[in-house]
Amino acid sequence: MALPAIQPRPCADPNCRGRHAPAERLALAASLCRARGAKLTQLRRRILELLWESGRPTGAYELIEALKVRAARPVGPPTVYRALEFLISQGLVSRIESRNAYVPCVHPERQSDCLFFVCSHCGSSFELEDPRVEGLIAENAALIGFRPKRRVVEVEGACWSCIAAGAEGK
Amino acid sequence: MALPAIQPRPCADPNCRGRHAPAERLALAASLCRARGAKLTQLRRRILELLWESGRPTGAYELIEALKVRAARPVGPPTVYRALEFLISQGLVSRIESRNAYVPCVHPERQSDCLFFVCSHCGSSFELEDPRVEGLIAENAALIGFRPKRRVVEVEGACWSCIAAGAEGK
DNA sequence: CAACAAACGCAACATTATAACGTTGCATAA
DNA sequence: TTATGCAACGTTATAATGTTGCGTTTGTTG
Repeated sequence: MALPAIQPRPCADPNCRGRHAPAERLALAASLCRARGAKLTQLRRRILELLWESGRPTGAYELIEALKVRAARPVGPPTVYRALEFLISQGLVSRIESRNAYVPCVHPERQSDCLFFVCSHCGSSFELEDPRVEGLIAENAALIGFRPKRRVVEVEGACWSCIAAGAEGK
Repeated sequence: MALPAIQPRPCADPNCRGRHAPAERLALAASLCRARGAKLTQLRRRILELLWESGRPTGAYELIEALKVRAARPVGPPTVYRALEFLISQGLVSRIESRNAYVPCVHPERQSDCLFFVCSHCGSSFELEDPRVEGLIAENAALIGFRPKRRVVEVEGACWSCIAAGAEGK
C-alpha cells in the first residue's frame, strides 16, 4: 500500500483565508466528495482548480475561455454551468451575486453561508465567517414572520493591499 | 395659493413596511428630488410608480413591457437602465442582486443600505433596517484591513403569508 | 436667439444563462 | 452478448440581462 501523498484535513482556523495551495484544496474537495458519494469528475475538478488558481471571482465565460486552452475540446456554456451547479451544491463554490461570478469556498466541510468582501479595485475577494450574522438575520426575519433559507452577504470596497497602494477602489 | 394636497414627510417608523400608498411614495420622492436639485422626470417618475405598484422585485425588461402599455412610444433598454441608475443614485430604488430585479426603497430619505427578505414562493420582498449589521460588517472588515463602501444583504426564504398558506417556498 | 448640458431615442452589440435535445460511457441485468 | 438505465457531457439555438455609441430633443441660461 502506497503512502498517502496528501492528508486532506479541514483547517482549524475558521478564517485562515488562503494559506493552502490549490493542490491541497483539490485534495480536500476530492476527499469530501468521496465521503459523500458525489462524483468530482475531471471537468468539475478542473473548473474548481481554475477557480483556485484565479484568486478572484471568475465568470462562467472566463472559465470557458480558460478551458479552451488546455482542454481537448472546447466546452459549451451549459456544461460549465452544470459543473458550477454541482460544485455549489457540494459547498465547494459560491456565487458572488453582485458580480455574476464564482469563487471557491475556503471551508467546504462547513456548509455555512459566508460573508464576502470584494475589492472594487483589484477584484479579489475574501471570505469570512461570522455566526453572529445568522442571529441578526434570524432576529430581523422573526419581525416579519419570515423563514430564511439562504442568505447573501456581499461587501464591496477596498482591500488592504489596494489601500496600501494608494488606489482605494474605483 | 392652492392648499397642498399631500404633505410628504418621512415616516417615523424605521420598519413601517408599506403602510403608504404609491401616491404618497411618489410625492415624497418628488419632494426629495426637488430638495436635492435632482430631476424626477416623467419617465423616472413613471418607473418608480410602476415599481411601487408591482409589490415585488421587478426586472428591467418587465418594466419595458409595462411601459409599452401606457406610454406614447415604447422605451428601449438603455432608457430604462438609465432611469433606474438615477433612481438608485437617489436612494429611491435598490437592486436585488440575487434576482436581477429592482425594488422601490421604503425610506429614501435615509441613504442607508437595507436588509432584503425575498420570498422564493410568491416573489415579494421586504425591506428592513438594522444598524447592528453595519457594526458586524465593519468588525469583520477590520480583520482583513478592508474598507467597506457598499453592502448587499439578501435573504431568500418563505414569507409569512406563504408559510400560512402552506406553501413554504419552492 | 445662441449656446450648452442633461435627458432621451435608437440600433447594434455584449454578457450571462437556459432550453431542448442528442451522445457517451459505464454499471447492471437478461 | 445484448439490452437497459442512468448520470454526465456535448451541441445548437435562444432567452434574459445589460451596455456602447451616437444622434436628437428639450429645457435652461447668458
